[in-house]
Amino acid sequence: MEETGALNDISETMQMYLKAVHAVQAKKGAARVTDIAREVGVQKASVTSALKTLSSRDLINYAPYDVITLTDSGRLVAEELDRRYGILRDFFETVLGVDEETARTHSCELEHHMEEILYERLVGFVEYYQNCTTMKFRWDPSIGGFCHDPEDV
Amino acid sequence: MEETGALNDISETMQMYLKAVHAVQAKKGAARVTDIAREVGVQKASVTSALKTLSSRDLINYAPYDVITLTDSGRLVAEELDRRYGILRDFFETVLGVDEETARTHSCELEHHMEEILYERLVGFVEYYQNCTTMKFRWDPSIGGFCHDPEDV
DNA sequence: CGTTATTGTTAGACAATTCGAACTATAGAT
DNA sequence: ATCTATAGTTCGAATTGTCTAACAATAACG
Repeated sequence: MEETGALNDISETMQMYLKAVHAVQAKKGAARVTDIAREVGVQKASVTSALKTLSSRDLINYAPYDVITLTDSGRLVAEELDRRYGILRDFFETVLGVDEETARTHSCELEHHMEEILYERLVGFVEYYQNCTTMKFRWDPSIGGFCHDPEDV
Repeated sequence: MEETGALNDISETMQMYLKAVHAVQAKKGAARVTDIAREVGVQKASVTSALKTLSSRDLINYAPYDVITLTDSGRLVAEELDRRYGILRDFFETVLGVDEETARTHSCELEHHMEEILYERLVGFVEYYQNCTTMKFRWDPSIGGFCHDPEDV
């Protein structure tokens, strides 16, 4: 068991840093301490400390004063987190119909606690939900409850 | 804002202890350190330490060597957690169709990170889902995906 | 080249949570 | 009443993650 990607022995905090590196790297090509600090919302000293931990676990390539990148396993973890984040947002927005901000915040929190089985089920559910036009029911703000989409047949 | 029940400034850890006290109290009438330790899965020393914290926040009634009970606000928090836990389990079991163990584990983890808005939406969704017989679709293990319940009309 | 501004690191402190080991209270049996 | 088993507490110590303040490296400009 446990070949998922080894999220299990990476603390939630370290997962956050990995995601931040990944995000900054995607945006700017390379990550610097300052970017990560802004992204995560901590002081630069905390970033340096976290980077050492991540580096010792071979999740990022780090050398003092140098540019920061993810290792292959680091990227794997970040991508896995992004997947979880994505399905949660999908579910919150399209199925539960909450506003984007709420969806984003909660996805960020919950992604760390979602195992593969749940991810898969959620993917299946959301896909099925989105494809089946005859059974569309969604949150209706005017009545404050779920009901069939009036646009359905 | 934030009149929900003040889960916000109670750490996840302390929330766990509150739930444990609540559970033991429900089962046995009163809670002892040993029970809580078993329930939470920590050493007794950790429990004593946690109880002091909770007591200082007026969430439990605690005196050394004495029986432990929840205060009114402590009970409120515990009940709120139980509500969140309940709807998560409902959702995981009846909608996503995962096994009981998985549902229990995840509900326990996620309950701490679920805000009121999400709780309400989930309640609405699950109720609607369970009541609408014409649109029942659920996880089918044999095909490994969601599909309409064959027992439906 | 040098001086300065920015960026990154180190060191030390603190809060939360846990543990194990040693100690103390309490309760039950004789 | 006393003695022992169980239950509960106290006391360091370790871990994780955060901060601030002081220091060091790099880069940028003239």
